[in-house]
Amino acid sequence: MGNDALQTGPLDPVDVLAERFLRAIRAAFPDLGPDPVDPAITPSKQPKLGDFQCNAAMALGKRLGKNPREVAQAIVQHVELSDLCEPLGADAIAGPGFINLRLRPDALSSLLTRMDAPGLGVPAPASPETVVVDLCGINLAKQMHVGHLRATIIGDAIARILERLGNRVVRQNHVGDWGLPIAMVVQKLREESGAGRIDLDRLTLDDLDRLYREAQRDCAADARGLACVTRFDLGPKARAELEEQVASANDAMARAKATLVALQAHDAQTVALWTRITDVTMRECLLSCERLHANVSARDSAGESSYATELAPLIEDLASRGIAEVSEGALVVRNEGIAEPTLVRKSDGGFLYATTDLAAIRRRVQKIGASRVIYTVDARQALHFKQVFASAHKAGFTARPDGTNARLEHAAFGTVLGEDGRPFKTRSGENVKLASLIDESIERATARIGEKNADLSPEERRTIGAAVGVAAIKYADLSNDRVRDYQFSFDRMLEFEGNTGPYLLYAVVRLRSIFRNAKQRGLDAGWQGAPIAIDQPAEKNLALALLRYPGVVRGAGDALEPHRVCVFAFELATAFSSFFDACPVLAAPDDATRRSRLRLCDLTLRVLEDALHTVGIPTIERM
RNA sequence: GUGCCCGUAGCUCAACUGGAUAGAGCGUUGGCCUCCGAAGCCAAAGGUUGUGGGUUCGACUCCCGCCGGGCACGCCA
Repeated sequence: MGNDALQTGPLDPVDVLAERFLRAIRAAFPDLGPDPVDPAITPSKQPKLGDFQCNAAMALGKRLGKNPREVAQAIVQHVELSDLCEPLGADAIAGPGFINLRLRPDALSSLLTRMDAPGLGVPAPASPETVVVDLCGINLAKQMHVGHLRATIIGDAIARILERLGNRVVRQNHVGDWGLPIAMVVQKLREESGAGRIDLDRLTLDDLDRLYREAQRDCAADARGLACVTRFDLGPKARAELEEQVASANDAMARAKATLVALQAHDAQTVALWTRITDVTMRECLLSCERLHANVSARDSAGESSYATELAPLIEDLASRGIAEVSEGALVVRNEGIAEPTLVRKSDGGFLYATTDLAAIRRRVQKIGASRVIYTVDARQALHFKQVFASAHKAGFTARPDGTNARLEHAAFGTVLGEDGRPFKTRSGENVKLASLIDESIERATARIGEKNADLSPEERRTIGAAVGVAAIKYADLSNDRVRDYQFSFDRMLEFEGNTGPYLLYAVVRLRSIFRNAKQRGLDAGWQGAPIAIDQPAEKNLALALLRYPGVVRGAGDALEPHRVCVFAFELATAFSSFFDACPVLAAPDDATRRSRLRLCDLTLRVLEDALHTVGIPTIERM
């Protein structure tokens, strides 16, 4: 047989073939020198042509000044594939020099057998990295909305993928819990509770959300309006009204600023209010994270307040080292190639968003030890991060003990659009609360579950509905390319047909059902460790799909693209469905085939669940 | 004004980082349940990848110019 070579080394056929072809190319063209050679192995798009192909001959032909078909011929003569591929026939070399390859069933079987291990073929990294993922982005006194949905679940999926690849991942929820806007709410809450209009003990996030907006409004002075009234002489009444408004706003702003000072000075009563706001906000927001099965908890939170005392010394340091300079009264960092300077201190001495982000980078690289920091934040902040990253680098905050620099990456995501193609809002034009979004999806899913399966108890229906509703939202979001805007549609994502979260859960449920039935009929013994036979076309398709898994996770981690794992899960589920239709498992023609297929089903179930769990979608037993 | 992102089947989206005849799902049309969950499977129809150039053996992918849509651009976060 000669499959010994497949017992060790890489498991992904692309990697195995790459090794073989690299060796062959070196042997066929010894004078290539030390320059890197790309064996260019890819899965074939068209099954008619083969399972995999080698595209190296074209590039090599050019590099060597030779006819690429002759190059392909030379490669084929040197490559050792007898244990792996069907013999290369006369038609193996096609077109300009493609080499088409078809895996042998016993090779597939060997690779699958090795994949059938706890790690499912995903290799441990040579050197695990410490990666910080900045995700979620909760703001005090504000409800989470659709924007947070993406920041939370994409960030969590990226974190899970990197964890799955064996890295140490530290999640950081950069909570907006500091600064003037927060002081405005604290002051507003002080006034409202003082007047007996709010009961601090029964405070909810909805209350705070309302106070936040009221405080914003109270402090917004329309000085320009007043100037207009004066200029166009619109009469004493309009003038008096506006003057009063401006005076009241100025007054509210002054009180808020005083509160900010009190907060920064650790005034006990002010801090108590702030703590109350923090507790209420975090409790409700972290509950939403939990409902979304996003792995974000209190210990991942690193609020802006935690950097407060670092900012002044940090800015002094930047100024004294000449990294930052004064411009129009403010302090800025200028970076080559970026026209807009990064403001790090306002002319009134206050600090900004970018200041805190610089402190965060310094802590993440130097204290937490990150070699990679990933920001799952809205694409609209691209310029901000470009500026902050460049400034952090210039300031030396990305320097690691080993002399390298930490990589800073903005994993930008697009906007959630409604079915009208415009940003997703309620009918009245407000942001959609994340909590109500989850509620509605679960409600709809629960109703559908009841229609589809009347046998379920009310309790089962609730738990299944919750799982399906959340899977629908998450899969709809995560299966799209991160940077693009995408259209949110309950109807589409909860459709139980086609490329949806529910479909994938259904595939899991059917697989589980096979094993329940096997047990019932006394057929569930003897398949563990049984030889895997790849015979039928549907079995081969399933095998090829399974073997792609390690490469998919790796690629998703490199590109920070969870949708690759989603697309894979869908393709695996589809391959399984076809197999399920074409190849009887429990009613297989003989014992050996049944055992082989049971083992294949078991592997499929584990890989499918692993893929879904890797993007943060929990699976269920039945539905 | 400057810069960034996006234009792929009627609709919603992929395309493994430059590979062969651009793939799925929904919808449309036609098949498949006395058989492991039909929430499924099989098949058909549907395309000048916004547009015009360029780079090369080869372009949805890279470069340049237009058209159309979105976003961001010093004292908010």
